Amino acid sequence: MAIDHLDGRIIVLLAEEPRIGVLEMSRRLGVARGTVQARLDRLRSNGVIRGFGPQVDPAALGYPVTAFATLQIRQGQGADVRAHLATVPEVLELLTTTGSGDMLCRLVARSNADLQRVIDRVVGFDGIVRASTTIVMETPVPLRVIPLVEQAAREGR
Amino acid sequence: MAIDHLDGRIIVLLAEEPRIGVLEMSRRLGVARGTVQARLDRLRSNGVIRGFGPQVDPAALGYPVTAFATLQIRQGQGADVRAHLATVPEVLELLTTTGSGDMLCRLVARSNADLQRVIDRVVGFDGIVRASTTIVMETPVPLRVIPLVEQAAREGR
DNA sequence: GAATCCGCTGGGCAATGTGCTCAGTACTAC
DNA sequence: GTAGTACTGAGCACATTGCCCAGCGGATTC
Repeated sequence: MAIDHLDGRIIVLLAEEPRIGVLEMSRRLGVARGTVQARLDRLRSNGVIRGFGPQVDPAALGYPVTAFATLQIRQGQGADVRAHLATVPEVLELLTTTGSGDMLCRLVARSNADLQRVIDRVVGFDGIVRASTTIVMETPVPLRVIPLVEQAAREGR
Repeated sequence: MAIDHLDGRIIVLLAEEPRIGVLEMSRRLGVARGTVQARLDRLRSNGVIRGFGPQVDPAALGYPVTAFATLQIRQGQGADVRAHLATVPEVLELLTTTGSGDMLCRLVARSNADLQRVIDRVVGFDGIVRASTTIVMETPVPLRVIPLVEQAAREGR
């Protein structure tokens, strides 16, 4: 759970050149191949590295519109709402937040017009009392973890 | 930009077993190795697959608290605020949304108490007028794209 | 102080996958 | 009918992987 400096460099290197391979990493980092392998295994079993899945860009898939919907849930209907939203492909993420029965929901759509269809499908469910939506215009900082990893590595020295 | 059924299966397979390799994929999909390779190249150059970076879990890194901050920005200070927030490691994502000068900001922290420090650092900047924060409690649907890919593949047939 | 554990090194091995090339074969478009 | 495109199946040299081992230093324990 504590991150080493070497661990940090491994993660950063892996983020910059995902197809790099253990051998090449060991060369660049100046350590033995087995060391890198062992560190990687540890990071994976620790859960720090969850996986290496492909990062898919919804925009390139034809879903250029992103929005966030704040949902107000009727008491006791939480589980049903979750199950409902899990079946909607355009729901990319669902979070429950502080506040009485609130959820935050990340959506994508093919266009602003299409967003209406998606929202209708999302809120067309009994347990949802109210929904308010904000559309994302720009993404100045796309989802990232590298700076956080570097900080954790620095502190974990 | 249009996704094929085969493309979809490639992405799904890659998401389920990221370390799988082209040869094994071609065997499972029942197509030639060159085909898979060509499809992958196309998906990458199309931008559909952005990369294969490691998926790091902030919680396992020691940052188990996630929060969203809605920031109200003073007119014309947008660029400065972005630059400021980009320097904060705990800022995992920054989005500009509809509404006058609003930004949405995804944060992590070591604890609820630590969140206060992070927020202070985030809002301790001239261009930010107001900030309201909601803490994430649960994640019923973690960030996902597979259902979307499958839908796109179905429609793109 | 001695014994022990642990992580790192550096090496060696067989097996496998990769990048690349090529010729042949559908299928579509013009 | 001809060109262009996509897929197949095969071959090749090369690099990488997964796995093993012996040795070595540092920290911990008794």
